[in-house]
Amino acid sequence: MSEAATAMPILTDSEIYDSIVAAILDHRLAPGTKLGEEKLGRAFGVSRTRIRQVLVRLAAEQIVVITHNRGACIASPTPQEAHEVFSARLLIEPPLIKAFVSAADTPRLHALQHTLHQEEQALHDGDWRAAVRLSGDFHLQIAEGAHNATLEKILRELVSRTSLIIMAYDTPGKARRESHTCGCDEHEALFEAILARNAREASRLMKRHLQHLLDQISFKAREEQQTDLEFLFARS
Amino acid sequence: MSEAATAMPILTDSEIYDSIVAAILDHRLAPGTKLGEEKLGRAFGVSRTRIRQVLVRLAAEQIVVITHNRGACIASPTPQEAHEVFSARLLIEPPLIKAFVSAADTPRLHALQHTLHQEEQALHDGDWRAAVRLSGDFHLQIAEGAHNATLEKILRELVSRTSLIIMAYDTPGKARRESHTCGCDEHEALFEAILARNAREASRLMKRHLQHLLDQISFKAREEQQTDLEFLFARS
DNA sequence: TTGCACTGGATTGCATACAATCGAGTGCAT
DNA sequence: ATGCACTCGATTGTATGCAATCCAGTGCAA
Repeated sequence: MSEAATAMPILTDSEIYDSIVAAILDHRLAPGTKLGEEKLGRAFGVSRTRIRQVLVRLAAEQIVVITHNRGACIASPTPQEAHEVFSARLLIEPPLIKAFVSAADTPRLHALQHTLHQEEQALHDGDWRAAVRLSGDFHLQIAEGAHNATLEKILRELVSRTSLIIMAYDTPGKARRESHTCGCDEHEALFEAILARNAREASRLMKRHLQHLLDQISFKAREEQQTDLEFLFARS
Repeated sequence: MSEAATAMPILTDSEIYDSIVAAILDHRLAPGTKLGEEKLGRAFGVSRTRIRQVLVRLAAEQIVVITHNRGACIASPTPQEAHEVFSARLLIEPPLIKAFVSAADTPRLHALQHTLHQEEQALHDGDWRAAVRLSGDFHLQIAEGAHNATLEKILRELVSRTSLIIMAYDTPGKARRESHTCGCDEHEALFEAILARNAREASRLMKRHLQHLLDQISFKAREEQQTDLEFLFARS
């Protein structure tokens, strides 16, 4: 809360923006969280004016929702939105990985491999937050290597929103170890296909991977709450 | 300049945003145009504070560029960006029109047909601005009918940027009547395919249409200026 | 004429002040 | 006890003011 109020000389708007997005990618900032302007201002050591601009930008990217006279909250994607985000990713990422396969040079491949290893390591260490973040990085690095800044930016937004979706609808507790956090296997398979310069296979695997991610999300999380309410109604 | 300074009681941020975007879609606001805060504030009858928020949003959508201590200008897409925008549209719009073919109900088809007729009429009347705007509307209506708000928003941004690209790189003067403004024929063909519920054909035609749009853009516009400079250098 | 330092006006960056709005909590009436 | 009107603290919306920055135009020197 009073995270960085001291001894941080100057903080650019983008840095504030990045901090907030990073917190979301880390699953440290959950959907629905209130983002009070003054509170954030204190956290970053700047005034409301600048916070507000960052919030407006985040709202434009549908990462937060600003309600008139009621301020900003982290967006809570509806199941409908979740499906939209995934169908957008299904459209965009397979071609992106194809472009990556064609264009990626050796250092980029090494960087990707490094991320993959870090992800495995994080998972092995049980560092769940790092694993989630690195999993997103894996996808973003592929987008970076495709040399299309426009699509890359679009995917950035979609990945952030995916993070919110997972927070909102992940199957709670239970089989977390063998669920999406360990799409690591699939990331590994993707990397193999990339190394082999097999664009078609990489594209196919990407589709499957995203489909699996979507399948692992249970929209019952909210529905359960609804049924709970129904129970209450029935009893009263 | 002093457009609406009087007698406009209250103007919401979205309305200001919409006005500016509309001006771009109309080709009334060219790439590179300076957007002074106070000047805009006077035009809309509000203070810089609110203008600034709108500009931040437009910047997030890459429609304007904000340079530190130098304010906001309408973005001037580079040829690279232009290619990116078109490859993004080529990715997104064919599936979108397929979804439209599956999902569109009668009123929506009528609305689309109405837009098409208006476009033809505007072209016939020589109302060039209306024709350009309606041409964009045609694409956006298809996106609306595909029931994916996320992709629709993405396409909105891409269409705005396409408008800037055309302004920046359109083959000047000359064969304007038979160029993109009269992609009307192609829009008509698209509409036919939609009416026939022929999703595959519609998708194919959409790809061709976008490809034609891209082909009609001449990136020589800027290059000519450069060669002009080279001539000057050679002579001096 | 060309190059460079400087200055004044204009514009932006940012914080703050004030008005408007919300909603949790209180108290009263039923 | 329940419902309802009201008030007050907290938070947001918006305008304004001031400092920082830029840049066009001027003048001076080479």
